[in-house]
Amino acid sequence: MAERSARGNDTRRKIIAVAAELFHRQGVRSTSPDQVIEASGTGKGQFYHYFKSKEGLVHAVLETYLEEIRNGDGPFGYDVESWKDLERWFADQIARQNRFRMTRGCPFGTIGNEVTENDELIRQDLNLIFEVAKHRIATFFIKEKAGGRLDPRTDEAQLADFCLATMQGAMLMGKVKRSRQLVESVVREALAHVKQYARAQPRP
Amino acid sequence: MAERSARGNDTRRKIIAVAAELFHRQGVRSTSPDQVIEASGTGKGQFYHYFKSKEGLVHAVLETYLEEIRNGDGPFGYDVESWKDLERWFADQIARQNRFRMTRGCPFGTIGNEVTENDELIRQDLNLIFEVAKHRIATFFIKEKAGGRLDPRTDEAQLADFCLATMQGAMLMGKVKRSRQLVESVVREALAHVKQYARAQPRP
Amino acid sequence: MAERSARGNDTRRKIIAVAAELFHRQGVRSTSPDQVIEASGTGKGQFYHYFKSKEGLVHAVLETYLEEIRNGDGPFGYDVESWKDLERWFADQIARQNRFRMTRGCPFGTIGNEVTENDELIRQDLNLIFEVAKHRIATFFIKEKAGGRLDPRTDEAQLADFCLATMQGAMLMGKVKRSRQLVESVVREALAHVKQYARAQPRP
Amino acid sequence: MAERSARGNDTRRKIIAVAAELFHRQGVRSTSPDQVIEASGTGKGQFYHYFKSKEGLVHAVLETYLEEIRNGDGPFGYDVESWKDLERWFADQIARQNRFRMTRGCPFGTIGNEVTENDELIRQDLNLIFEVAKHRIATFFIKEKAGGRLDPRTDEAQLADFCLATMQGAMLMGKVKRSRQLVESVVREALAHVKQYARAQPRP
DNA sequence: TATGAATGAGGCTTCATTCAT
DNA sequence: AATGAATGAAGCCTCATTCAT
Repeated sequence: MAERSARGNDTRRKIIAVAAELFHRQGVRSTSPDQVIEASGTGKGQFYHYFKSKEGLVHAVLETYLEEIRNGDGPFGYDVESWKDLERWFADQIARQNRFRMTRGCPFGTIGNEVTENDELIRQDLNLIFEVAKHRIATFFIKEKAGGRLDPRTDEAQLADFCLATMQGAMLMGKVKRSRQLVESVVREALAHVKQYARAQPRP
Repeated sequence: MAERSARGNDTRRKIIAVAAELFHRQGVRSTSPDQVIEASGTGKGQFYHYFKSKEGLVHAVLETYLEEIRNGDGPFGYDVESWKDLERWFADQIARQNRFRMTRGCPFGTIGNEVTENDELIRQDLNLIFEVAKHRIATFFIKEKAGGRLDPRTDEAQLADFCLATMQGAMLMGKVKRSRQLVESVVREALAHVKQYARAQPRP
Repeated sequence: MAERSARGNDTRRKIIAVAAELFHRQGVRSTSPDQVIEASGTGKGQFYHYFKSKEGLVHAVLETYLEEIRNGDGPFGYDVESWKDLERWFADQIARQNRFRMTRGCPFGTIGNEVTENDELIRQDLNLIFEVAKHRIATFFIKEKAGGRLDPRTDEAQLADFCLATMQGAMLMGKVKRSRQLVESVVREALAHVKQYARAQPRP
Repeated sequence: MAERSARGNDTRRKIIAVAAELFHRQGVRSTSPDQVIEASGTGKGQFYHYFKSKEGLVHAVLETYLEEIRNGDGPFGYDVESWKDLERWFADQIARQNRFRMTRGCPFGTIGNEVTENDELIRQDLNLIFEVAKHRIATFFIKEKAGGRLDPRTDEAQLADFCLATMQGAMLMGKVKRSRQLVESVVREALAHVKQYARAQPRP
C-alpha cells in the first residue's frame, strides 16, 4: 500500500480513535458519520476520503484493534505466558469496564452484537479478532501442556474460547446489571475451572 | 382494571410479537417503528396508541418475555429440577440459536448489549429478567445443597450467574463465529465446571 | 335548541374551559384535541360528540367568551359607566396579564393572531367579540357626549376601537417584553388621549 | 470567518426569505419545515444544514429583520427625522397590510403573539427588534425635545413604545376585522395623541 | 352518552452519501 | 488533501378525525 502523508494519516487515525470510542460507548448503529466527524474535528469530505462508507470505518476500527492485539501494544492481548498473566488478562478487562463505571461491555462484543446477516464483512473482521485472541491464550495452554503442567487431554483452543466467551458473557451481564461483583465472580469461576486442568495433571 | 377489548389486545400482542422477532433478528436500533408497523399489518396510530414511544415498545417486549419466564410458558425458563433439566436448559438455547443458523444471539443479550447510559429503563427491565432467570437456576442449586448433593460451600446465586453469563458469552461468540461447535464446547466446559460442585460433595 | 342533559353539559363545559385555558397559554395551533381531551379528563368520543372538529371547539370557546362579555359575568366586559370604570377596564386586563407573569397576551388577540385566510368562521367570531366589546365602551362615550361631557365632534365608535386596539398592542408587546411597565405606560398614554376628548369639551 | 460560498449563501437566503413570507402569511406554528423546503426549492438536507432546527430558522428570520431595521434597507424602520417621517412610518405599515388585503398583521407581532414560555430565544429576538425600533423613533423625539419642539416632560422612550404598541394593536385588529378603516382611525388617534406633546410645548 | 381502537397524513429531524470547488 | 453544500430516504412521533362497540 502506498504511504499516506503524515498529516493525512493523523486525520485518519483521529477519526478511527474517535469512532472506536463512540462505537464502544453507544454502539455502531447509534453512531452517525456526522457524530464522528464532529467529535474528530474533521469534515465530511475527509471522512469519505479516508473511508468509503460507514461500514468502511467500522472495518478500519476493527483492523486497528486487530493490529493492537497482534502487536500487543494496545490495551488488549499482551502476551500470556503464565497463570499470573492469564489472571491479569481477566483482571484488566474488568478494570477497564470498571473505569467506565460498568456502563459498557467489551468493545468487540458490542460491535459483534450488532452484526446481522448483511454485515458479513464486519462479522469476519470480528471473527479474526477472536481467532487471534484465542490463539494468544491457546498458545499459553499449549506450552503448559508441552511442559506437562496441563492435563494432556485438554483441547487448548476450546479452553481459550471458553475464556473468551466467559469474559464476553461476564462483561455483557456486568453492563446490564451495572455490577462489578458479578463480573468478578463469573471470572473467578471461569478461572477456577481452567485451573482444574492444571491441577488435574497426573503425578509422575 | 377493565379488560382491553379483544380487538385491541390482539393488535397490541401482534405488535409485540413482531417487534420481539425483529429485535432478535436485527437489534433494537436497527428496527424502526415503521418496520414494526409494516410487519404487523397495523398503522402508525395504533403503534403510538399502545406504546407511547419506541422505548415503550421495547419495555413491553421485555415485560412479555418476563411473564413468559415467570409462567414458564414461553420458550425460556421452564423449571430446572434436575441436572438433566439444567443440561436441557443449555441445550435448548443452543438449539434455538441453531434454528436461526447461528445468525442470532440470545434475545435478551442482543438487547442488553445495545443498552447505553440513556436506556436506564430498559436496562432495569433486563436486569429483572436476568434476576428471575438466575433465581430459577439458583433454586435448583439450593435444593441440591439442601439434599446434600452439592458442595455446601457453593454460592448458589453466583453459580447461577455463571451459567447465565457463560450462556450469554457463548451465544454472542457463536453468532459472531457462526459456529455451533463453539457454543457447544463452551457450554460443555461450563457444565463440567458446575458439576464439579456436585462431585465435590463429601462422602458420608 | 334541545336542552342538553346536565351531565353532558358539564363535560362540554369542562372541555371548553380547558381549551380556553390552553388556547390562551399556547395558542390554538399548538393545542391538539388530544391535549384538550387529556387535560379535561374526557375521551376522544366525547370530544367529537360535542364538537364536530377542532375548529368547532374554537368556535364554541369564542361563543362562550362572547356570552360572558354580553352578560358581563366573566372576567371581561362588565359595564363601563364612568371614567373610573373605563380605567378599571384597562387595569383589569393588565392585572390578568400580570397574574400570568406577563407570559400571555389577550386571549382574543392570541387567537386572532393565528387566523389565516382559511379561518373565516373563527375570524367572524372574533370580529363579533370585538364588535360587542367596542359597543360596550362606545355606549359609555355616547352617554358622555349626550350629557355634554365629551367633545361633540368625537366619533365614539372610533374612540372605543382605539381603546381596544391600544390594549391589544400593549398586551402583545407586554408579553414579548415580559414587561408590566410597558403595558402600564402605553395604557396611561391611551387613557390620557381619550380624556383629551373629555377635557376638550366646550365650556358652557 | 471565511465567506460562505456564493451558492450556499444563496440557498440560505432563499430559505430565509421564503420562511419570512410564510411566517407572515400563516404564522410560525402553521408553517412546517417541509413547506419551507418545498417553497424554496431546496432539500431537507439543506434546511438542516443551514438551520439546526425550525426554531433556528425563526431565529435567522428575525436576525435578518433586525439587520434590515438597523441598516434601514428593508421595508421597515427607515429613519424618522420629521413629523412627516413619523406619519409616513405609520402610513407605510398600513399600506403594506393593505397590500395583503388586510389578511395579515405585522410580521413581528404575528410571531410575537405565538411565543410561549418555551420560546425564550425567539422572545428575546423579538424583544431586541422592538428595542431597536423604539430607539429609532425615540431618537426623533429626543431631537425634538432638545430643539424645544416637544414638551420637556415627555418620556421619549415611552412615547415611542406607545407608537409601536398602537401600531401592533391596530394591525392585529385590522387583520381580524379585515378593516383598513379601523387601522387608519386608530393610527390617526395615536398620532393625534403624540402630537399633543408637540403642541403642548410652552410658548416662549 | 361514552369509550377507546383504528387510520393515515403530516411534522420535525437525522441519516448516509455524493458532489462541486 | 480538504471543505462544506447538496440530496433524498428514512426515523420517530403527533395530528385530526372516524369507526365500532
